[in-house]
Amino acid sequence: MNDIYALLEENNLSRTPCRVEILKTLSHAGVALSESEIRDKLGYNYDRTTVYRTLRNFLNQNVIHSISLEGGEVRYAMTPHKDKPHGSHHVHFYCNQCSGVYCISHKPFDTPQLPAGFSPENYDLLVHGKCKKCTV
Amino acid sequence: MNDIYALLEENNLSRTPCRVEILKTLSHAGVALSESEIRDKLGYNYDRTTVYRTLRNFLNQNVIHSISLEGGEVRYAMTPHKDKPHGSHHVHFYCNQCSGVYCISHKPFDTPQLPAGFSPENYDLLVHGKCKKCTV
DNA sequence: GTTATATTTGCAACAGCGTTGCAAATCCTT
DNA sequence: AAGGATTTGCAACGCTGTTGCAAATATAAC
Repeated sequence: MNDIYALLEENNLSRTPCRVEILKTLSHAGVALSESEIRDKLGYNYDRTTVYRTLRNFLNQNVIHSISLEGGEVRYAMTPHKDKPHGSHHVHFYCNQCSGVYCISHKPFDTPQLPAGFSPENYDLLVHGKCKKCTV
Repeated sequence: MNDIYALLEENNLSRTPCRVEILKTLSHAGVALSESEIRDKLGYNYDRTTVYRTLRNFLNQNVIHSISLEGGEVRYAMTPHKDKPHGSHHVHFYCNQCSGVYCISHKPFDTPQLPAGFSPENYDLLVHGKCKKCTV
């Protein structure tokens, strides 16, 4: 709870109920959530616009990050502390069965060689498969 | 031209102008295209619905594949021949400057270890950076 | 604690992507 | 050239995300 207040202060964001609740929801979720899932968990007490604006603020400050899935679906999750925005390596896992999205790692991994002329800046790896819970 | 006809036949798709033109456009593009870019290149001679349905057919037959970008944007590109749908490794490159998307490779690459319980099926790597043309 | 200013919220409206239902047009077979 | 099956266009819709503006709330100053 205090860490959420701290997070808001560090990023110069005022402590409003909506912001606090969204951060609480995302940190307890375990998986990445879509905007509608977030709003659902908050009991539809906040307007769609407000949630989107709040998420956008958090994204700008790198408090959260977004994961884009096939078909254009977007999920949001807490950013593991102090991610450097450039030169970053992200691994996410999408479960084909429960469609849950997990943040696996934000640490460097081996990357394939690119053709001459392409200068990489960051890497996003999305792994599809069966997650922990769905593997019986 | 004949290879496009062959591609349609192999996949049991009738040879309609719309299908032929979309495949021609995608094979000559060099980069992945969005639905609106495709329709633009076809001079808005086809309905949005028709283009979407055509793309969906091509996706189902694995004639083309889609790449999902940050913010939910989707681009479409030809599938390099005979991609096996499972156990596949895809590398795509997004240029931060010209926002072009390139298919780099569909061949296996080193992948990071996943936590216990996660069974990977396929890997999609999206690299952000500066592309060939934009590197002066 | 009260006032004033800046920020945040809700509402209404809008834009874009992708889908469905249905009727008209086109394709493939014979 | 005629038949039925497939494809296309149109209208309408749903969902995600955005903007403008007025009301509500937070922050700072007194």
